[in-house]
Amino acid sequence: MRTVLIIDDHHLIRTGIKNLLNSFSQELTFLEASTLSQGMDILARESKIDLLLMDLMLPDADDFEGIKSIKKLRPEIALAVVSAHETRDIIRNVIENGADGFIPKTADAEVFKSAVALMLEGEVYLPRSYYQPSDEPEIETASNPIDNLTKRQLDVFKLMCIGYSNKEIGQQLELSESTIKTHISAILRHYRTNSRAKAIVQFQQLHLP
Amino acid sequence: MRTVLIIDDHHLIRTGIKNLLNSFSQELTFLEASTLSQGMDILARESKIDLLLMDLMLPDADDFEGIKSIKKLRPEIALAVVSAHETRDIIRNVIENGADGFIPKTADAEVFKSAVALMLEGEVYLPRSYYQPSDEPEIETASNPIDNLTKRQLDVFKLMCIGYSNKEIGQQLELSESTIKTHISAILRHYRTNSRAKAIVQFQQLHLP
DNA sequence: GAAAATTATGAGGACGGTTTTAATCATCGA
DNA sequence: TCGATGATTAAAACCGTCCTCATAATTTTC
Repeated sequence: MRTVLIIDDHHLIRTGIKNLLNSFSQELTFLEASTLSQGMDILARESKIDLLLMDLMLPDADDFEGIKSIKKLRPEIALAVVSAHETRDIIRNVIENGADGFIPKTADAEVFKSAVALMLEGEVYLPRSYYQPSDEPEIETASNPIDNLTKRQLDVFKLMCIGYSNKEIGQQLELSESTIKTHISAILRHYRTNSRAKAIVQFQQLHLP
Repeated sequence: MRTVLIIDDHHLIRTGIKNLLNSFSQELTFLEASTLSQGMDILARESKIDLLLMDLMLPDADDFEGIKSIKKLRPEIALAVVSAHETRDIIRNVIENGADGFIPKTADAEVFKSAVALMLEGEVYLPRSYYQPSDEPEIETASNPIDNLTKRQLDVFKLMCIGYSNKEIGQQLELSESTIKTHISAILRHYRTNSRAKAIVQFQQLHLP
């Protein structure tokens, strides 16, 4: 008997996953949480958990930080993110933060079952779209999301991405507006754009840590 | 025997809904579509459909326009939107565009079942949150999302929200940059802010039509 | 110790946002 | 049908913010 913990704030998703997996194996029991903190409580309390399926964008979570803190608490549990957002950057971040798999919510039943079966065996599952980038074969190599940004640039970037002006960012970080401009220029150059609006839109769905 | 058509691009949601409703009544059969156009095909073909449950933000749909066109084709079918976004403004828009109900994806099983039962009887269901605005009793009245924007303002707003500059919006819509500025000013005034970055961030998660 | 990161400034141009004014068009109620 | 009302388009003037670039001092990191 294996135990699966599902962390998702949507009741429908939780029951959807349960029913789907029940139809594939009677050997599963389920625990459910609708927030990260509920999930952490369960993880601290329940010793026997074999697989954790979690959403990104939980109401109380810092997404990638959530993955990190779970893996810190219980590194032995296989952790898969089940998410509606399946860009390569998000998937890469999910994995780099310690997850063992990524299942798109759009995955059909058979794929979903196989992926879960794999992960229960300690394997890793990533969707085809991660290995086969849609159109061009790797033009990027530099225009990545969070990585390659320095610590300070990330600080600035996060505040920019929640709509702060340069002045506001400067006040928040106790730096001069000039310094913020320097950082913003570096960030935009890094992402190969020259408008903060485009940068925000490009990376807003990542819900940065 | 009643027939329910489910339009949602997430397999998990579709099976979640089916299993949930099956546990409440054996008298239901289901049809499924993952896009609006698939759904429209089924609606044109199948005469006996009693209830339609649809997501907002379908890959090929203009959200509220989708509701309208369905109701135009088959006004007699009860239509409920099942969505993760449950602000009062969205719910109001859903209803004003012809839907008969709105079920939050976060609704728990009992609520979901009762809501569907109600709607199968020709009634209307709206979540409590629509009647009981969370905190303050109507401070707003003006800072709404999509509504109250004129058609043209919406055109401009959408392009702004995907990162376009004023110049680019003007080229896209074949209008002068001056005109775009006029519209942008009106939009920002409407949302009580004075920076496009803040407007983008505030409303990016709505996935506008 | 060299290389990279962080902080900062100033100049200059591009862009964004407000306000005012105004012409045209559609719609709706009286 | 007329007149009011609001939507749409546009321009100009004005100022603030954004963004780049060059430069440079200081600190961190390896």
